[in-house]
Amino acid sequence: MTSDRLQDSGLAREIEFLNARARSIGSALANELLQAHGLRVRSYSVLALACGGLRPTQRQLAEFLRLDPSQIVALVDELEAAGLVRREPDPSDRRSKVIVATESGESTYAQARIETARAEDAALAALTPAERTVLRELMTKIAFTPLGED
Amino acid sequence: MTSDRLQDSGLAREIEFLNARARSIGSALANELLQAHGLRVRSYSVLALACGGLRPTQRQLAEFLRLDPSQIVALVDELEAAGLVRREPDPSDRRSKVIVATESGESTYAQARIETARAEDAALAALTPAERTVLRELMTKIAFTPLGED
DNA sequence: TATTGTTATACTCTATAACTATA
DNA sequence: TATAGTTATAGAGTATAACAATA
Repeated sequence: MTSDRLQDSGLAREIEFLNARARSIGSALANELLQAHGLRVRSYSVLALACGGLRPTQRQLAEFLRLDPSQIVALVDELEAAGLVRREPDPSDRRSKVIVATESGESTYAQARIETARAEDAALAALTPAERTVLRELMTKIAFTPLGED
Repeated sequence: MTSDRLQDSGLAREIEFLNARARSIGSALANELLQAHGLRVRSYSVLALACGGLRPTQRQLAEFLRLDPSQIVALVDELEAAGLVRREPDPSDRRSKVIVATESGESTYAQARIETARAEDAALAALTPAERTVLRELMTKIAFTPLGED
């Protein structure tokens, strides 16, 4: 790579930069592999949480995915139009709607999951299995770090 | 957090998701702190590479930051209009332009660097110094993993 | 009063293609 | 023929505010 020498910059030691670059690589690949199933990274994430009986409300999806509630509306609309999820009334709060995967949604998710596993494997090719485990643990900690007002 | 139970989902174990969430937290904070200097994460990154005598071409910036060359044009335009960088002719190739920070740019970068260090410290609050070192090493590996055609 | 989902709007970021000047 | 920078355009992602129904 002709830009290799830029790794001598201070920027190359900033986590924020490394994270942005890793995510650019990872999401480009994941989006490419997911498009065979009519999904992108964000819609896949919503679908994944709608599967397995978790029954999240839209508000919980927004918080967990760090997306604005209005974005969840659009993503659920899209998945619902494709017949992959349903909005169900929340018995405990009539304001809320619970998002549930249809049979087709569960099946699509199962297939798409294979693609994201492939993408992850490619993105982490430079790491040993032990290193991958460590990375996952550290990333989990920072992904769920409360930031003062969070 | 009312969505905590969604950590039981398979999604919560996917690196791509953890990365997206960590980056959302990190870049929101970094953008907030950088705005006092008239910068955002992307313009800061270009400025950082223009500092310290690295003399990157626009093409090298594009490759290193994984941005399209046309995006570099806009970012350099913006930094140039603010008097923070200059385009200089590349003696070895008249097609290329070398991006160099002005004195004002070096000074702005030095101040902005303090903010990104604060943002990083907040984002990594849950990790020990040793864990931060490990994370940086692992992230460096995956951020510079060649992906087949890359 | 506060919260859930919704609509609307604007802005930032990303992706592509085509053009020019140089190599 | 290929590459560096540029322009243009469209689409995806992000951020904010306001509203109706419900708590």
